[in-house]
Amino acid sequence: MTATLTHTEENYLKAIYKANEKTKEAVSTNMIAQYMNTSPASVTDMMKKLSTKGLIIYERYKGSRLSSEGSKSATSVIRKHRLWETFLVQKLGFSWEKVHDIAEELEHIHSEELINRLDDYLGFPKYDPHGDPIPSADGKFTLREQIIVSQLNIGEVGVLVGVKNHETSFLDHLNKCHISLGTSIAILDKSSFDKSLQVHIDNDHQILLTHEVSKNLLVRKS
Amino acid sequence: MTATLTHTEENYLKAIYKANEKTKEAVSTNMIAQYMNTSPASVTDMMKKLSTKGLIIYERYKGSRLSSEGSKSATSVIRKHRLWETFLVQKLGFSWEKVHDIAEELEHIHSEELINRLDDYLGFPKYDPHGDPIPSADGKFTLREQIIVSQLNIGEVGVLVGVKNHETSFLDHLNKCHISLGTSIAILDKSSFDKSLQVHIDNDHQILLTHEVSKNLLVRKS
DNA sequence: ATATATTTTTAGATAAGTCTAAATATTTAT
DNA sequence: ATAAATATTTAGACTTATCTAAAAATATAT
Repeated sequence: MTATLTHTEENYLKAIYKANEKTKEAVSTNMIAQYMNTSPASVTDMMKKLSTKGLIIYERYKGSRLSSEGSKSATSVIRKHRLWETFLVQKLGFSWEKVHDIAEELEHIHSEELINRLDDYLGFPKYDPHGDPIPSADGKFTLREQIIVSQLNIGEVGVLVGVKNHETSFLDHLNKCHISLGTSIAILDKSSFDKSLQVHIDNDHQILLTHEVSKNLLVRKS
Repeated sequence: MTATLTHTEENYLKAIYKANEKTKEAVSTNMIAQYMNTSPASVTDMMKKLSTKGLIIYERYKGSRLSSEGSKSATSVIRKHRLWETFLVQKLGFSWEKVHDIAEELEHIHSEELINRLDDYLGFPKYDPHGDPIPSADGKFTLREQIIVSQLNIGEVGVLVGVKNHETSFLDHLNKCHISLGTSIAILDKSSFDKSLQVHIDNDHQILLTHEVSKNLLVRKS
């Protein structure tokens, strides 16, 4: 058991894992196709294969969900991705908007000893450079109290603990606004018209956050 | 140009590079098949492909050699392999006999920025944990005076600077003999019958090195 | 120099992952 | 409840990298 999977198989499992995080239900073929940026027909082919291997539970026209073994594999890939991202930022000095694509490759290096030694080397971090929780060697996530910044009321203050979008363009935008993990965000005003937020950043400067931006910002109330 | 190559293409280029290091001539299809542990027929197919891409010069029945672009790619893969091995040993505490297979995977991660930052992080090492020279970012190797230990005369002393075999079983054997990079080896006697060497290790203990072992030990005369 | 052995290439198949177009199932709307 | 819209699967084809078996070229030995 725990046979070696191809990069593609691992990517499909990861996609199902992430899609299921949102919907909490069996994931549709179309949704997986979107995540994988491929055609629904290709997804169907792969679902049959992963199903035969016992990694997912798949029913024609009903969607797919991870088996416990598939879930273990997906979690392992996510662990590798997040530990490598942490390494790239903390040790090699990359900035957070440049590490995603490199980690997409590194997450498929198979050695468990490697990733466990890396974990140790980094001091067993609980969160990666985007604030996502890093599963431990036994697959456990460390969760925390967090809300989307727009859920704060006027007058309340939050500290940025994570971002829901990892695209370079989004993170570059945050860099321009001097927003990074640990930044404090105080709500000055909320527009009910366009859902934008007028905020005070680090008690230093005022800016407007569009809904497109704010919906991707996770904060801890402070 | 400098299009992204598949793992397999990179491995073929590396095989041709290494085979050519020995023969200095065009490399035969059979020899590449041995290096790649595959069939000559598969090699022929790949030679046509690499030739079309301008990475090798291939003539039917005459063998293959790297073009300057192919040589650049091969050197880049070797650089990655050796830097990752250095990282695994120096930073993650792996011992030298366990790093080869992991580095075989890591060498195919494509980011040049990654490998250059890693190089910097490691302090621009000139040699890897097996004593092989690490090409710099511009492809230059740092060579050094070295001979095979059996070329020393009785009474002479050498310091181990490299090994020509990276197999776990060979390196494990050296570990048992307490031989590692930097170990001093003094020649006490040489058998002309089986080419074995009686040696003194680190002025500490005497052992017999079979030809099978000694032909893989590179030393600097001291 | 000619037969034999060796090396290399060609021919035809297979498996993984992908595609488009067509067929089928399910959902939604009236 | 039936038609229309949407989602999913099937069918058939393509690419990459591999294989075995057979054919062709080259090298070797007497």
